Amino acid sequence: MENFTEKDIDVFCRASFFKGLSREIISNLFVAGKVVTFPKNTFVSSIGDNFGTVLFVISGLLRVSVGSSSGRRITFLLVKTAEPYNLLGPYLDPSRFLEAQTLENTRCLEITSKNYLDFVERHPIIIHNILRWIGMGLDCANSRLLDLMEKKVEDRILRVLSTLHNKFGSPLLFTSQEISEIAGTTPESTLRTMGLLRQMGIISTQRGKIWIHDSAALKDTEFGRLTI
Amino acid sequence: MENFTEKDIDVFCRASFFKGLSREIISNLFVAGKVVTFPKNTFVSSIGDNFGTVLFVISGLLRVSVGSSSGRRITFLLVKTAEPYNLLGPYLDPSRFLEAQTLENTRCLEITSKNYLDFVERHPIIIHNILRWIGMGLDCANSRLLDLMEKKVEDRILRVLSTLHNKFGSPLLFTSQEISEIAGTTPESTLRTMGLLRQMGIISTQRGKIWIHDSAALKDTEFGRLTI
DNA sequence: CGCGATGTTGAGATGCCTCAAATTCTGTGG
DNA sequence: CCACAGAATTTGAGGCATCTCAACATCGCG
Repeated sequence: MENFTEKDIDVFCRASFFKGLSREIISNLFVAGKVVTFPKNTFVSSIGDNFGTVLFVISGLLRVSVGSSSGRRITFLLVKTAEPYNLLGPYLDPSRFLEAQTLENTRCLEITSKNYLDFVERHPIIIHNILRWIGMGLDCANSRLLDLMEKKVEDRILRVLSTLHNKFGSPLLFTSQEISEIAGTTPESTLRTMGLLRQMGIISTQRGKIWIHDSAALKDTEFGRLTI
Repeated sequence: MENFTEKDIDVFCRASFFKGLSREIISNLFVAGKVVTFPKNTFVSSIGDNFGTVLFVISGLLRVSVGSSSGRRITFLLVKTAEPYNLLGPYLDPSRFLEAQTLENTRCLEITSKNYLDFVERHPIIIHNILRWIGMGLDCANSRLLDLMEKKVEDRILRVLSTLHNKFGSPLLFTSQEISEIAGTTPESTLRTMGLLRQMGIISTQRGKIWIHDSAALKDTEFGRLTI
């Protein structure tokens, strides 16, 4: 069985999700769960497997998506260090339709449904963090709806690049495939747009890598914040 | 100042949102708030007004939407009797971008941010209801993203009609304008599709009214549940 | 009765997907 | 170290779904 270090706790303490929580509470969270490592490209949960466990990524990256009947995949969420996955799972009918896959080797803190419910009961302060997080997720989903309904592909790709830049810095380690699954378009359209941006000197690219030079040029014009 | 009746409480007791809560708790909720009536077409909250109040619709109907710069409007949510609006508002940075408007004369139970937070603290059991509701909202938003990304307009309109039928029965009292603002399309496309459905005998229409005869024909094929 | 909102239908414009072919990169195994 | 397979990128051309615009019919309300 793997173990966690004080350093892992430090990282969580500084993270946005855990804002306002004491170090003691966060330690207790680690105690309530166990650390698991998934190799790259593992499916952490699949559709219909009644996944009720809550995960916190310690290192690595998790992609939450859904594969549709037409063979297309849509990415809802990218979960990075110190971010939670399936926060609401233990409270919901577990027949949800998302799947989660690791994009790198990923260490997670895994907490069973029961332990999670107990933990929340014993530390109700964390409810504020949960509700804040979910609220942001909801706003993000609504923003994406707005974008899909009324923005053109180029604008959406711009937004996605800007958002990913905020979250992951530069360079971005994503292929056009992955960008397009977030923006809701095809790899071809993504590459065409990125070609233009390259000509304008706003970004430069290499296979699987995107450097953003002029992040201001990607800035969103409309209200509504994406999180991804 | 308006008042509530035992009958109002009864209605809430039977509603989906309040499942598992005792009559006493629901009574307390009424005591913590006050009853307000808004005339038809009133803006209950507008963009940028830092609306932190929580509402429960007692009778009438609320439309939660956002108007974009291009003059188009997109409907996120329809709130009917015994459903909540702005459940997360008191927990979030209040600069959200939604607006809520009454579609009929609407009586609401209005609870200030402070009273709401107190109430949740004193009756933590309601947290389960809140999380369940928000979770469904999140799943619904994700389903709509999926639909927008890969379904054609006709399918989306079908889905919207089916969903509205589940929620409001028949006939539906909506114009093509309102349907299109939910489905993410134009009134023209909506009317063309409804014209086809009419020819097939699945629905019949009158100005502002839609009767659904064959609800099975509208049934969704894919996973993922809409709520609206 | 007339005005504004809604419904109806058509034709044209267009953004984007789809398909296809060629090129470049990366990692793997001989 | 090289050859090769597979994946990612690049670019072009064609087609299609849907929006847009426009004209007209209809309904309901004051």
